[in-house]
Amino acid sequence: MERTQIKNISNKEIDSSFLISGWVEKVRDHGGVIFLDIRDASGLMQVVVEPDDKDLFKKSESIRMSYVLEVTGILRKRPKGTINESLASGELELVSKEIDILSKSKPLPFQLDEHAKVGEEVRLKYRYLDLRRPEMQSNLKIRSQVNHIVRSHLIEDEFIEIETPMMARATPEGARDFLVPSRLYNQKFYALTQSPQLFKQMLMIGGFEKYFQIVRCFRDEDTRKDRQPEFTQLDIELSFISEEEILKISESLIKRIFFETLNIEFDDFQRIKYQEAIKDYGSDKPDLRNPLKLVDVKDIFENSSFKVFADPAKNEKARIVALKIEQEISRNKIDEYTKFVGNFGAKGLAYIKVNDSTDLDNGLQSPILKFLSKEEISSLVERLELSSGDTVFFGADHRNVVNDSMGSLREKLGEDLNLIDKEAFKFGWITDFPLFEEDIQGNLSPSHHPFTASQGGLKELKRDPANAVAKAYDLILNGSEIGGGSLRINSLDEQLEVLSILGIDKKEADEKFGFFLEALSYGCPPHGGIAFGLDRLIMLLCKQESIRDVIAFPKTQSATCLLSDAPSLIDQDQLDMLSIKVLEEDK
RNA sequence: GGACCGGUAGUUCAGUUCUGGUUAGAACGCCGCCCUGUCACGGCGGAGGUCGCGGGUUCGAGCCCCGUCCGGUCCGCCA
Repeated sequence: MERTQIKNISNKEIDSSFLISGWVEKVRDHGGVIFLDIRDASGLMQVVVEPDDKDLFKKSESIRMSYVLEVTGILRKRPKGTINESLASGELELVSKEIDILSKSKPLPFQLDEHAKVGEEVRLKYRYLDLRRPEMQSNLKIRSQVNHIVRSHLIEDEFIEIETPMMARATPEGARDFLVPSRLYNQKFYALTQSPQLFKQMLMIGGFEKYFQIVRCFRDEDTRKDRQPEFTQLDIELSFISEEEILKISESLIKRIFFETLNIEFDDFQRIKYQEAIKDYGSDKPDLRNPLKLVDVKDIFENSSFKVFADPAKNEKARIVALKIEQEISRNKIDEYTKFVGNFGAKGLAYIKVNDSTDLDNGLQSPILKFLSKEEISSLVERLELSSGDTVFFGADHRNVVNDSMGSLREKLGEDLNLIDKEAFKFGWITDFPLFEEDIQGNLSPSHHPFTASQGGLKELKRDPANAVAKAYDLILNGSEIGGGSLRINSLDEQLEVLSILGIDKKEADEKFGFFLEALSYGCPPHGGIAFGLDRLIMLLCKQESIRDVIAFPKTQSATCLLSDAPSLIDQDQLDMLSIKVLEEDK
């Protein structure tokens, strides 16, 4: 008899015979009758073992959880009063006639049922067991569905899926590379690609006008809950295209993914210029579900006698913001938040509690009140529209410190005070990024990557690189950056100029990516694209806290695989073949 | 590179500080017996612990101190 998947057993076929196979999820042995819950990839079915067949019954008494069985039996309706409403097959059961034990199982190291909490360490060590849990099955099914939607959507739109090398040459800039030693050329190494950036640009030069790829990327940087050393991008690039068109194409793809997986429809995504995002949220990837906004108050303190505010008020690279909470915050909590902003370089966290907004002389409470003038206080009350019960936090420092610390505090308060609708998906496009980022020392580095075109072109780039605006954009969702892209430089002169601003002269540029610079000089179409972090997107889609829950075999925070114990030591023979000598220990 | 939280039975945890003290507990799981309609079945009984590891303090350490490893969250980093 052929196997039938559990989901395909329907009411219509009562009294006929079926063969099902799967894992024993639960055994309920009542002495005189035994129930076995059998699960396959498609569903769950209750198998009944009745006592009339003595041999079968005896055999069944030895069956334990997680045994793999093949059961032949007659399908019947469950007796009245024994129907399980919470089960798809809850009105049915299979009365066993024959049971084959295909594989026994030791007791599992942890319970798979939804009621048992299990630590991630054990789950990762026995990932193959963890993957049997319905939640993991569902996450990876959705992931497969998303891949499928991406491919159909883009191929219907005449995109071409092209694979690019994973073993490439190391390039300067960007993240640390994972290196692959070359056996044939000792002393030489490949680098695993951090992204197919240059290859996809050369595909445009190669005449493919619409490219995409679902591609693994590698970056040797420390992990986070939404970052691990190998991750998957949906990479897209088009020629003869405008920023507007790329945003439209991306948006329709993302909307289709959410519609076909979760049946949710969205209005057009909100667009926010980078400078606006920083001004309102202190972040270029704000969680738009969070209603809190930063308010600039620098001008109020220009002539202040309070040094902590007065100094930044006079410094053009500094920023002073207020963050108003319409709630009272306890001293304990304020201390916690003070420590929290300290992580981002803030030297303290000034606050004012508004006990009675009608009495500015006695109704406010704060250690900084004695330093503030009446005019300053009433300006604050007016600008922040303070009312009784409010708490206001202040950040005053170099603008980077203020943006990082107060932006993060905004997110944390949103979480702590339950201001965020966990069910909602809030997308946004962040546009008009600066071409370069300036650190506190004033050094420039690419804010996207060094192949990004600027809005002002070569002239403006030469005149004022620090303020050049890029043709670059990010897609954000619920506080995560889930995609980012740009229009690319398609002229050799502009490309060389950007590299030189970054401190890479012509000689080094030729040495490190001369191949690409040469490609630019043989008729390069205007082009641009975007890359989405698929792991992150799917994590959010599946309402998971970590990308590890949407990756079948993820790495830990310290970049190891607990299942296979990678990375591992290598035999001397293998090292010799690669002409590699391993130093005894870290210096 | 740094900060913080955690590591006690197969699993999830309590016990750990203020206050070190005879035999380290619970629940689930596991094993045995009983049970003919359960579905997180039920009842009775039982087994199960290098308290992450190493060192120190002490008459005595799961508990205090130092170091270290592992897991997690974050800062730096991630063009």
